[in-house]
Amino acid sequence: MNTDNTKSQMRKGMLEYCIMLLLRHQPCYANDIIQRLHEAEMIVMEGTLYPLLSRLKRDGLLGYEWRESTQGPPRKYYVLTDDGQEALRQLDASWEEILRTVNILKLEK
Amino acid sequence: MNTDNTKSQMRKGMLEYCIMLLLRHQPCYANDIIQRLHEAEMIVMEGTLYPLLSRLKRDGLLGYEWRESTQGPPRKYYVLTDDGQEALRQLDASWEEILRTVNILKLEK
DNA sequence: TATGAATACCTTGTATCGCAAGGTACTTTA
DNA sequence: TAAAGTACCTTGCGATACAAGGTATTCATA
Repeated sequence: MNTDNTKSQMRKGMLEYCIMLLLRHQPCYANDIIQRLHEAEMIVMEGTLYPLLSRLKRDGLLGYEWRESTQGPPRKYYVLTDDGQEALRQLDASWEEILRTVNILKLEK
Repeated sequence: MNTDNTKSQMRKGMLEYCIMLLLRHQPCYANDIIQRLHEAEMIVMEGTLYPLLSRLKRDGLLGYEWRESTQGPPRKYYVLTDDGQEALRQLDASWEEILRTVNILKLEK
């Protein structure tokens, strides 16, 4: 069995939730997100993150602003929009539902 | 935003885990699984379940045996193999990891 | 006996997503 | 001025959930 693949599949969709949780309180640019997720024990690849951010932007859940860096090129800082806040609430509900399901199944028999 | 799609995405991979949890203690056939998952507040489509069961069988994580039904055609009862038990332990670990990540992110700031 | 409904299994086609690999552009440093 | 570092993005691939549609067996009933 390919455990890595299963873990990868398990995280599908979860990533979106985790990133929006991250952006709840402060704007971040890509490397911030990668690092903070890493600290939370979740590995994200650039090739995963950038398309995801673009999609959330396109869907109106995220906005961004350019900020100069003290070192290197400018950075895109993403923020949650109002629609994003609302979507996050729905994701919270979905997460609770999954949590409930797994707990029910784990406790059975 | 398409909430249904997000929920669907969130469940990718989770389904595999949930089904193996279900089969831990007793053999089930497809409709059993659909019904028991429904009771645990998770909806699964036939078109999702059958290919998934076939794949887990092909990977050696599940086995099955035919059993007569008192009513209707015979049923394929799936069971966890030893490899399946081992894989389930790894999935438990992956699940704990995701749980930890989400909790960390939810508690931040 | 024949036929229709119910049950159970499976396949195909589509959309979406994570990921590896590769690419572009700007900034700093040697 | 060239090389290294930083930041952003795209392409191609494999995997998966789902809707829709299909096959086969059993049972009830006309």
